Amino acid sequence: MRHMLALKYVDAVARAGSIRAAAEVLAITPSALNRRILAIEEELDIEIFERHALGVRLNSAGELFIHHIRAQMADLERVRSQIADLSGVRIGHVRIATTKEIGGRLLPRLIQSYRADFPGVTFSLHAYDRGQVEQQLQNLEADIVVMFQPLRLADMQVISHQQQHLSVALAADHPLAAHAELRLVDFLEHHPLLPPRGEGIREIVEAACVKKGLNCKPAIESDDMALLRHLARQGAGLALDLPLTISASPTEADLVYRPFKANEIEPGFLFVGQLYKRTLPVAARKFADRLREMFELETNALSGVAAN
Amino acid sequence: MRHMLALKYVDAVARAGSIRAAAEVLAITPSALNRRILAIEEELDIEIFERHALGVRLNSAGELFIHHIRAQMADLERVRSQIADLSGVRIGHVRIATTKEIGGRLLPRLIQSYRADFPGVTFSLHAYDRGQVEQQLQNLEADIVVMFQPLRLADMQVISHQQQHLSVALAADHPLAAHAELRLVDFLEHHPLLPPRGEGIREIVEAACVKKGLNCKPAIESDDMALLRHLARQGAGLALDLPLTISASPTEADLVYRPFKANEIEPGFLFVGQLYKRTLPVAARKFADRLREMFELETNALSGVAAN
DNA sequence: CTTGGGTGTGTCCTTTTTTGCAACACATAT
DNA sequence: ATATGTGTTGCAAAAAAGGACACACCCAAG
Repeated sequence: MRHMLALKYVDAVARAGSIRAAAEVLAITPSALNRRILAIEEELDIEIFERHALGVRLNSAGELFIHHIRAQMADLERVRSQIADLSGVRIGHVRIATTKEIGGRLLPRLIQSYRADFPGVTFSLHAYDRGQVEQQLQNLEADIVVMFQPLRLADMQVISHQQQHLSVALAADHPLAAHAELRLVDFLEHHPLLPPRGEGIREIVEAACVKKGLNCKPAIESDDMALLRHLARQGAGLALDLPLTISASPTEADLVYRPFKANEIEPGFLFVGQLYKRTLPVAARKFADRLREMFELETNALSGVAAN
Repeated sequence: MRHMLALKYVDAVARAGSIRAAAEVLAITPSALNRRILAIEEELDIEIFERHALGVRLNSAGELFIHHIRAQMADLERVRSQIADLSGVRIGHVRIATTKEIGGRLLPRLIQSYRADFPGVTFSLHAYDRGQVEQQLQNLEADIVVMFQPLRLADMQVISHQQQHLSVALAADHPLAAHAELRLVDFLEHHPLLPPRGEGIREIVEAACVKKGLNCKPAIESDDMALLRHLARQGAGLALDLPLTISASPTEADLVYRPFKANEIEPGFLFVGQLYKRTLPVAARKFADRLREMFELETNALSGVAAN
């Protein structure tokens, strides 16, 4: 991409926060970079950066402009993938941002299945906290987000959504495993293993506790869901997770899932989305289609069970 | 715009149909232009043009790419206008494409009123035939279209639409002016003045004639609606036009409008639209808002009349 | 079939633009 | 005050783009 190289420079400076730092990243001298920034500003007759003693910060005009730049770059990728697709080969890169509850289980299988059909498509998969996930989408650094308990849904377009009732994950030989469903008080009194405040699962539990006047004090708190599940498997306590149908893994036969008693805890909201009005690259779009199909299938299966 | 100059070159070549012709337009030598085109193709690793003995034609990949380029350019204009708008001054350029029935009467007043509020906004206003209007929109060479009897509505997003019953325009002292409404046969037998086939008004009349088994032979045929109205004013025959409420002009007191008898002729479809999913520059968007408001006002007024 | 005018493209050389290096002016934090 | 960071600016070198011309090619008319 030799053209719109100027735009890349602006983007790099905006990210780095200073011209010198960006120059290092771009492997050119600060003076050259500075002159290009000045040239662009003069050319557009618009000031983009606020010069500060400790670097540069985007102007309000610059905010609009950088958004345009990133949209342009993402759109070029989309065009490239479309062109590749019309020659028969599906190629491209799908960037997925998720919250921590999602990552390890649902997506890998789906990605593997997709890559079996289209080996030319590569994936990047990153977990952030809820606010950052939405920001990734808006900065066009992610094509698709899969998140639990979205915060604002601003500028997001829903691909698929589903209510999710939290289940308790506990060791198969745990005394409480004998019960078909658990009460919230039992969960809280048997060493609850919870993610930190701010994460979707934790907030749902907190809300339920407030509603019932209970005190939520996790025995172990970690932002690593896999770690919490592992502890649960060892009998260290009770973890929480999205329902079995979504996140079951054959390697965890010693871990069982039990629902809460009805209405004791509010269901959560599992959300798959993209940026509003954005046209995704073909690979991302097709993958999003599969994701949606999978959720629809599961929803139908669940409603079928409910009907019985 | 020094950056994305390469893209402008590609666009110019695509328009001109040959590198040499485009080079002339761009005021550079063909060899230089050729090298840039080759460089871009190599850089993208995509062939964009089919080399032909009598010039170049866009590849199917090139079709996608040129679309991307034009979208980029239009989007940059949008960003510029947004930035100008946040500094308080509304500035920009609104490009309107219409069919010939529209041009001379409805829009000038609205544009004048808009420019009275925002003198920094300039307008360009061009009339095409129906197919070309839609193409102007798709090529991003027009921001807003106002057209009568749209053909395909492909990739178009409706801003406003309205049914329009055709009226006969005739001299105030014409014998038929005594009638409150006219019959189709009377119209056809008193020197009909019509636009050529392919235009919306003509096609409506033709359809009505086929339905009634009548023969439509215009006394005078012209693609200049103002000319036809002028002839009608002189008593040369009967012209057709959109209803009085839309196109009346105080300078034409000697021209009166009479509707057809009910159900003798199908109503037409007046359409105001933009490109699907496109975000317009602020000036264009605000003008489109006014256009829509004006139509809504008129629709309400008409329904009020009908209710009486 | 030949010819003429059109095309895209390669090569040499000139001109313009961009870059790297070093120095400067300035603001902030220690 | 000093030290360290910032953006910015000459000046010379390097790189890229442009112009002029020639070549090979194809198509249509003569």
